[in-house]
Amino acid sequence: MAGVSTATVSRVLNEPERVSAKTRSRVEAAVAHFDYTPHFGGRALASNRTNTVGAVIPTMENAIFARGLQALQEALAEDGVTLVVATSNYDPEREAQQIRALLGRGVDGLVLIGEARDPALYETLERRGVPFVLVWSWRRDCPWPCVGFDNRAAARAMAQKVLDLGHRRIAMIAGVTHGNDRAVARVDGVRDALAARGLRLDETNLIETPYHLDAGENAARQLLSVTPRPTAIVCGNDVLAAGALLAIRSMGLSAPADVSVTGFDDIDLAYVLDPPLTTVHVPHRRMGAAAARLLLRLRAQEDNATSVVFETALVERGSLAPLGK
Amino acid sequence: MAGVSTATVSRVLNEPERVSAKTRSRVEAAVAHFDYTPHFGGRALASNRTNTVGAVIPTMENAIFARGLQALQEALAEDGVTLVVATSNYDPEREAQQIRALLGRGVDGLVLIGEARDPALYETLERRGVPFVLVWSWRRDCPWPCVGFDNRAAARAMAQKVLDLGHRRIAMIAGVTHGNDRAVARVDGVRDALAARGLRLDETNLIETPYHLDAGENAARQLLSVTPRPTAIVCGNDVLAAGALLAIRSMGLSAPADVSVTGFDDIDLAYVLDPPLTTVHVPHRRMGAAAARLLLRLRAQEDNATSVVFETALVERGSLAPLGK
DNA sequence: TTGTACGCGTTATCAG
DNA sequence: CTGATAACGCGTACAA
Repeated sequence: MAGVSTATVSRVLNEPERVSAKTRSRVEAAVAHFDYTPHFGGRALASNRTNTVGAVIPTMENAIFARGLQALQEALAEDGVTLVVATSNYDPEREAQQIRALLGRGVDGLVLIGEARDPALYETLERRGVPFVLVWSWRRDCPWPCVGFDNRAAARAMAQKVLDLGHRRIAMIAGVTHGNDRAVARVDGVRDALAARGLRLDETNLIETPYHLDAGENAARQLLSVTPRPTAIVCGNDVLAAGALLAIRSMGLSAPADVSVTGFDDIDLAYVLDPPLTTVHVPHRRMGAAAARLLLRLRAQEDNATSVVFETALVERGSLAPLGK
Repeated sequence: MAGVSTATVSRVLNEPERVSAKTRSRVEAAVAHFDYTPHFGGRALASNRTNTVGAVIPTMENAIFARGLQALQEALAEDGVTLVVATSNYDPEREAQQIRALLGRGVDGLVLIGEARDPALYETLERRGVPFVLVWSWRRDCPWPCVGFDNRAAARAMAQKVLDLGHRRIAMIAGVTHGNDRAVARVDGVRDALAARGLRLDETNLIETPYHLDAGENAARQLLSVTPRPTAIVCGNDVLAAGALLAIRSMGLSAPADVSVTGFDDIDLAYVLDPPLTTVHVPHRRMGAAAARLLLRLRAQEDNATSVVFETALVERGSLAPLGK
């Protein structure tokens, strides 16, 4: 309708500077008039690129992933890349399925949470030449590009802080460790700190449970029902800690007077709780944005594409107090 | 490699029952061996379907959308449909862009939040024949298929409750109403209830602000700095209410003794606050699942595809108390 | 600067 | 039940 060939239309859409201003405006007018949108499938078929990257996260119901995704998506959008999100519900099997589904959709990049997964999956990714970035985890010598932080060190620092305040009967509510290297690292970090003082985390003072409010509440109730009860509960994330505070309140106890509580993540929730939560601040948004940049670099085969490690910070609020205060 | 034509491979993948067991297993073996995945673009081009539906939400950082999406995605996945999510950041202009982007990707269905948008957009959708469902809003006579609840009636009921408890100096912290029919309806509902008692919401006791914790905190501080100060603050959602509680605490006041606060949505946050939030319970997950079912029906051209309205419930907790208690 | 012509991987039609 | 073949809409050498 603009009196030009399809090739010219294609150029107007993809490399407008290579078309004369006159023809370009004619084409643009026609595009606007007919409300034309290029066909994604045709485009993908011809160019073998989709301008799409996929992300597989455990669940959107956890604020940390929601925030990270939001930042990831915003950063990708700046380069005209669309994000497709899938969820695994913390199930490694399901995660593998979702990764395959995204590959089938021709994503030209993947963002995955953590490092723990079947080696065969990594092989598939490399064989297909699909660039990917691991987020949320970081350790020295990780063989894949990752954007994260040292979960173990952060948890260790938190436990050390608790110990420094005089606590000795310390319990932990951890996330489910199966297939979740962050949850494992956080338990290990706490163990490190305790071991340095000759203490350990045994069956009675470590509970592993899904990252849900009521799960945290139940776990805390169980931990606090032994005698003598722990004086501090270290939690695998803020949601579990919020649950622990609920349990403490409902048992007629008080935090931090009777029991101190610590969290991990520093989501908004931590700040509005009463007492506000002492927790580990994690820069979720910045990680999401950094993951986007790294992935775009990998995709463009740039050689300055390298892993990024973020620092975490211990945020001291009211839920953790010296023993016997 | 299986010694068959591409047509047969296609059949094995899409209508396995139309292929003899023998050939089928040969093909399946080859598929497994080469870890073959059909090319999404080619498929979309040839079949003109993508088995993809798109959703445009304001932001993933609000737990209500995250929960709704999660449920939507799970329900769609049961029918082999993938969900692609885009965010508008509460900007109508950006929402329109995102909708066009999703149409360009050939989504064969759309889930949109609320009803307020440019009529031209609705025309585009109808012209293209892309089925869509509006979620989160519902009103009698809505011309489009929707899955939601009556925001206005729910807000009215909440305000009535506040009035019934003796409050007369009532303020409201609302979400930004521009392009957000839910925010508008909630303000209208509160106005309805006040008007029925001869009261009104004027400039000094209504603040419109983004749905963020600190925005709610600032708004509450402002509302509470007039004399005489309001005895109750009705909030447009739970996040704003949490912010209001922070302000109250930081001003040396106490809720609900000095000021009552109410929320809207009933996210987990509402339950862990101290005092726990009196709020409007909204079945976000069920709405998401219902939206998925309705959209799948529309897509299949089933004629029993009709709007769904959900009931909300007033959840009484500690943040709202009788005046002068 | 613009047009021609081919091929991308799949599905659908038709014939065998 | 299976194979040959023609679209599907676009990007991109190459030619003009």
